[in-house]
Amino acid sequence: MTTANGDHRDPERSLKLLWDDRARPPRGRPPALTLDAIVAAAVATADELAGTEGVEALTMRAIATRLGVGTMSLYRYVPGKGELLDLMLDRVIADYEPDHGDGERGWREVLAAEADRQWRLCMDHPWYPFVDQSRAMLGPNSLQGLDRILGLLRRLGVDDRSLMMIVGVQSDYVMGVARSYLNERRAVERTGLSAEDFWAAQAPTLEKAMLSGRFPTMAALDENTFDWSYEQLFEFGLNRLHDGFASYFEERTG
Amino acid sequence: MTTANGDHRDPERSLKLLWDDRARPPRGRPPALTLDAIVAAAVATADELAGTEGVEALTMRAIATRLGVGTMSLYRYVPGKGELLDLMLDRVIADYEPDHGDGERGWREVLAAEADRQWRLCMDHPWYPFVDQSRAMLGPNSLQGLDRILGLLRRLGVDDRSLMMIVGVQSDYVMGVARSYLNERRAVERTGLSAEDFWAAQAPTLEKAMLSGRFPTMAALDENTFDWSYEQLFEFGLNRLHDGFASYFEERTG
DNA sequence: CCTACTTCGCGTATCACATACGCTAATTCG
DNA sequence: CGAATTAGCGTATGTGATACGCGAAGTAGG
Repeated sequence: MTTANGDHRDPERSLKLLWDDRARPPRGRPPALTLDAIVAAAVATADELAGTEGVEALTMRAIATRLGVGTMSLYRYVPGKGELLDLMLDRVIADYEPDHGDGERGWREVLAAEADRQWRLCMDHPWYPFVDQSRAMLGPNSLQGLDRILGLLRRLGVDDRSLMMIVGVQSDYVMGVARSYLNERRAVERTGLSAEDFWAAQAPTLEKAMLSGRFPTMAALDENTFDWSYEQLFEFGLNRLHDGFASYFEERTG
Repeated sequence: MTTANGDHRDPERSLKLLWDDRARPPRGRPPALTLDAIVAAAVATADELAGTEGVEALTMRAIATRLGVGTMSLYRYVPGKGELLDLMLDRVIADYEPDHGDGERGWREVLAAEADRQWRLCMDHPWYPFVDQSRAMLGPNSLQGLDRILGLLRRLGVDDRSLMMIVGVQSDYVMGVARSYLNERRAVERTGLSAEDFWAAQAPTLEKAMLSGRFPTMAALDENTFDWSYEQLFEFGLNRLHDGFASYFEERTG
């Protein structure tokens, strides 16, 4: 059925691969690969390709080639590309345990560490925030991380539901900015034009637009209105968000 | 070169299509279609398919079929799928002018109206937040919206750069939550399992995990920890963010 | 009205992918 | 060693995007 880009993932099968300890049967030809090796190769391949081409550049063939095996051999270990993506998600999280220190830190540091962890994850694995995570968050590694953060935040005395929403909100924020950034970076690679070059190339079109009088505010903006990096944007927004959490906590705990 | 999923978009050509008023040459066979009709058909098709299948279900063939023409006819009007996606982005924005009222509203209402606009856009066009917008924000319609918001916020007396970052942060936040939500909705459609069904199906695996002692906090969470909808999450996070903006404005303007 | 010219519609071909099927190879057990 | 079992993977199928080029449908001029 072709199933395309890894959509149509079967949660059941993914789960089984994620949690089950697979023992190899005593009979028959021994496997030349392991699931872990395949996942590792997939991650490595995606890391290389996604920065320039996007996730859709990750093909089963590319993974197989990297491993020196035939494409179809992969299907002995993984039901399909979608499940492989699920495995990649959980795998990659394991490498980024946040530095929550000795447990003495305040909520702000805990959340900042978590945000930083996710941000670095996205930067190092530029395909990560583009993969559907809707039902992939159940691997042992992701559960571990969630468990830790909630444990640390719970001391605040705020209800669990609020805490969970806070973690969710922050996560979606981080991924949102990361995606914008990565899209931008990718566009630079692809077109060979830096952001500056790009705007310069648009200059004629934009000049005309500005002179048209249809965009009075845009035409009057400060010189430095666009002088920021995505890292700065990320930090800025994260601080605002945390300030907002602070107000919320104050209200709730006095 | 196959170029796949609409990546590799050529900014030059997209721009030209976005801004240029195309006049039809006096000679030769008259076109049976218009660019606008194609974009409209593409949007309609995507709207139908993306809720269930995702953006990648939008194929040139599907668009052509809807229009009753051959697939290759589309390429007389559009250089490629990528450029068509750019056109779709700008097109769809035009329908969602935010209700900024009479210009008497405060910044909070202005930003909330903008967030609401983006949110509805994503809900109505479930492919929207999944399309790379890195360099597509230059259509006349998007420029218009940005111009308006900045115009309204500018009265705060905060520097333009901060305003731009605030708009950017909020936008990435909205898109981040929208994506999570849409991924979740899609997973429900695809698997036929509601979120509840899904977790129920995981119950055995999760039980075991919880009993393992590796996830002490998760095991002790309140019953209602997950009792929220994405709409609620969206509002919640937006309010926190705005509270954070408020602190920032206070600091800056006294 | 006919002809040369221009632009359009789109069939056909090519190439990339995911993946089903089934054959052959490699091992272990008896 | 032969039967049983499992792995590796070539080949075929179906779907996408899109290059190429031909024949059709109009127009300007005579």
